[in-house]
Amino acid sequence: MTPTRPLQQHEEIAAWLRESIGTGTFSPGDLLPSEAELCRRFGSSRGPVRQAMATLRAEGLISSGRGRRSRVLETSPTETFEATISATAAFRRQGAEPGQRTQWVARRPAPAEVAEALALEEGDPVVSVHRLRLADGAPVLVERQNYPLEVGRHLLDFDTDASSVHRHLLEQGVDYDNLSRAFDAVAAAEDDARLLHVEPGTPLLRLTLRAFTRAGEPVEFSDYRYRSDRVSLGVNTVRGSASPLWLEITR
Amino acid sequence: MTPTRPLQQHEEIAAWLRESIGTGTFSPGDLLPSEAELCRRFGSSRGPVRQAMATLRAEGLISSGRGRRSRVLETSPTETFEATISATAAFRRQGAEPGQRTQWVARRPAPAEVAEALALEEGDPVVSVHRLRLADGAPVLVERQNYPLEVGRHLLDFDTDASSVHRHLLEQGVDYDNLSRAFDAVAAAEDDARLLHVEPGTPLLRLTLRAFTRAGEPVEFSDYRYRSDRVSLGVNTVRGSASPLWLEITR
DNA sequence: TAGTGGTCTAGACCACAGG
DNA sequence: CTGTGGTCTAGACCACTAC
Repeated sequence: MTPTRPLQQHEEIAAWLRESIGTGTFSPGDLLPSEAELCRRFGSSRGPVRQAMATLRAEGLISSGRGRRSRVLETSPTETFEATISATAAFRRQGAEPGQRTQWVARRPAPAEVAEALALEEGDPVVSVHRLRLADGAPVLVERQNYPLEVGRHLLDFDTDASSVHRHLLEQGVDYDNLSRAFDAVAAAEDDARLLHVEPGTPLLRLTLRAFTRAGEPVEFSDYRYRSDRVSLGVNTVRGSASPLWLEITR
Repeated sequence: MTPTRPLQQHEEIAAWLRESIGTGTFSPGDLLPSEAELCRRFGSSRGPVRQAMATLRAEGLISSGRGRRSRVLETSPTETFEATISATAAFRRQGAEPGQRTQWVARRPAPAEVAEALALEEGDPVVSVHRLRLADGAPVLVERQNYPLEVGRHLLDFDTDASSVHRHLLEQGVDYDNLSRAFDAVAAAEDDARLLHVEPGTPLLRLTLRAFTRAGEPVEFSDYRYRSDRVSLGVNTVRGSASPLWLEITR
């Protein structure tokens, strides 16, 4: 897999804290060691220690503040950047066996909505993947992913039933840099209902994903529909660390 | 209102950058000034400049990386911590006039689910608020908020039709420190449908909010149901900055 | 190769929480 | 009051990008 680069000091400290929280050395409600003590323990200056704490704060794992020790919060463990893109990775982290049944993979002319999201002309070629995703054999979500040809061509001779699409694309050097996700609710259509084993009309949680390169070029536009009785999706926010959440009124 | 404390240097830099991005001095796709130049411009060392950049990265506004200048992303503007709790504040930021029609405010014995979420015994007293929220006069969401008595008592003689509940609670010194939000989809029940002017059974986006103090005590457990044709909710994520997103498989 | 952001050090002062 | 985390300085070296 990816050749593991030696961890930076702040990453090492963050990993140690995460690990200690995960294994219960520090439980929700507990106070963490002071920064000074972490400095001693890792033989570092305050910089890396503070960077590690900032990371955990942004992940929603701890809360800090002037004059008080940092405290471990009671939260669902958050995902890495990679795992938030890849259902495969997220399922694995949850201890569930990911599965998939590809409905189709196609190179096709972009429908209007897809073209707009990918900054293409309507009818320009895109690669689309339509899959049912399972966790431990149970249907969880329906994926509809769309890629510009330049990106999606890596998928045309790829076995989408065998392995993670996102991992494959990352390995091919596709530059996933930033994502925007929008949530809404839709009624299950006939085909989704059949795949997910629910009644047509059942409310599904929909997540619309847009992914971009560092240069701002679109690399993916996808639609995920979850059975919300099978999976929970959420966000943690801690006062003082920036929130990536947005709300927009549709007019 | 809140007496405005003079901004810290890194806050001032962040504010300037946000402002410059907002007004189009730097547009999506543009490169920001280098850190060195920002240091000169603000007469500061790299610390505050880097902290400001980290903030904007966490908000999903910019993307940075070794060897390259930071670039402005094309994203929806994210909310402050306060605005993410308060629909009133979020609507105002969107330029919409917030409105509300209180259905009822009550001190009542906690139902089982509420008791569990607030770490109380079933039947312990809680204060509940049930409101329809409007943006520019149009129904957008139905709120069901529940507070432990110690917190909710501030609401019993408060006009929930006139002003923001969250602002009032913050002014009363309630310690909102960290939040966990979960998304799912539900069918509109009779009463919600009537309030929101939709057909019963229409899929609604539900957001379940849990808020805690610094000490980890629950201060709020609420249920928000959105007409997802009237409002979009979402999250931005940038590679390299920690993600507060989580996914959990329900067994 | 020059310029950039990522990492780290070793100090300092301050605001605040808690005894 | 002591100890804590928040802020800031003034350096340094490195990895990477773009040229």
